[in-house]
Amino acid sequence: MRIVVAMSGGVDSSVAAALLASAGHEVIGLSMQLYDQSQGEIRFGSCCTLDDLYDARRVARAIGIPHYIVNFEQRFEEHVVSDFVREYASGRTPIPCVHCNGDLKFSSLVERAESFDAEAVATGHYAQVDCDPSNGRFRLRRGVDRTKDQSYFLFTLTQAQLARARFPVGALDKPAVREEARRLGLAVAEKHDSQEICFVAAGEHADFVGKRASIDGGEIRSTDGRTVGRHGGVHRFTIGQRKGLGISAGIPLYVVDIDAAASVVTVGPREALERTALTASGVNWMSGEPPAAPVRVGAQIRHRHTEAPATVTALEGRRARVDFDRPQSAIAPGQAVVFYEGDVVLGGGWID
RNA sequence: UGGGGCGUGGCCAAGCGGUAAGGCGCGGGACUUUGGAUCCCGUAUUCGGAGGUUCGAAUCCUCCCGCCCCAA
Repeated sequence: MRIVVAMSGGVDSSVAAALLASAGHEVIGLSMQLYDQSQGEIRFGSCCTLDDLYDARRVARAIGIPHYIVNFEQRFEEHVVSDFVREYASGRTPIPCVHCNGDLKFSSLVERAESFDAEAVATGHYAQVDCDPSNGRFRLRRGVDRTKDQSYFLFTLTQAQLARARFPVGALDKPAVREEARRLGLAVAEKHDSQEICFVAAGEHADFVGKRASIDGGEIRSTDGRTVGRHGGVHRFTIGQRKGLGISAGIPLYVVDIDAAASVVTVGPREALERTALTASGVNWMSGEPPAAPVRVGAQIRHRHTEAPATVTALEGRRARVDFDRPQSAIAPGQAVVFYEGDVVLGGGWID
């Protein structure tokens, strides 16, 4: 089978490519160039940098597969970066990785795969896909290594995309992946795991957004309505944030609410972050259609959040309501809520 | 030179005779393909200064220094 592998230059996608190649598949490595790096002054984070592209190329050569770099600068800007800025400017907390996966890797990259006559697209995600024998539909499942599981970031995938998706490292745990990389002598075997947002340097989100959108400062109020300080723009905050408030109140204060229209940030004690329900929009049901009745699920409201028991009800217009059994802390609009039944992803959406 | 209040770590600040809370900030760590996300640890041998009372004082007394407010 001819398979296109999205190679980021990291260990996971490198091993994914190697595994497929050694399994006898005809593998083609593709790396996405996401931003113009001709001006070295622009400091980006830890993913898809020029060095990463070189790493991907070296790995491809090492395992003997062709490697191409596709220019997705414009698509990246349109689908990922602009959304990131727009979300922060409207007081929400974006999660760019989901857009990068859904709108680039499994959309644009699939188009390229077709031009290569490839039947499948593989990535280095820790997730699994299989076919539900009861109805013939494809299922997305958590990766075997629960500590590295990335199924949360893939909730937007459609049946058509799942049908072509391959996650070679999803059945392995991280140590096994590194071991495989060492065994193959890949130069990226000991490379650090990527972290933080790839296109913004650590701790510079606010500046990044501030340069692309004019956002006014405003008042910081306590939950009882008192004005307790001022802030430099709603894009500097996220629900549940404790640091950076600069307010001393005797007890730790967290951002409880963000009103972008009024430019008001409300802070309160930790307990004020608790919520038992949420609604989500742009919901994608992996099976292709929403469940007819409320479903008992494990709902995950952020990466690194332990799924919590809840009941999901599909609503009109690709929306859904989630009622948790117990209150959850810091449910942030803009983040994704993903529904699990066991290790199977039933669907997910964007928190309102 | 009438009256009143206050001076606690870089900042906000509790304590009001029993041997320095807490928060902010900062430093470090854990976690990590979202979040200036969260979490954990550390951060004043000392309370404006000098005496005194006391077994024992940041806490009581005296004086000094420095702020602030009201009234002239």
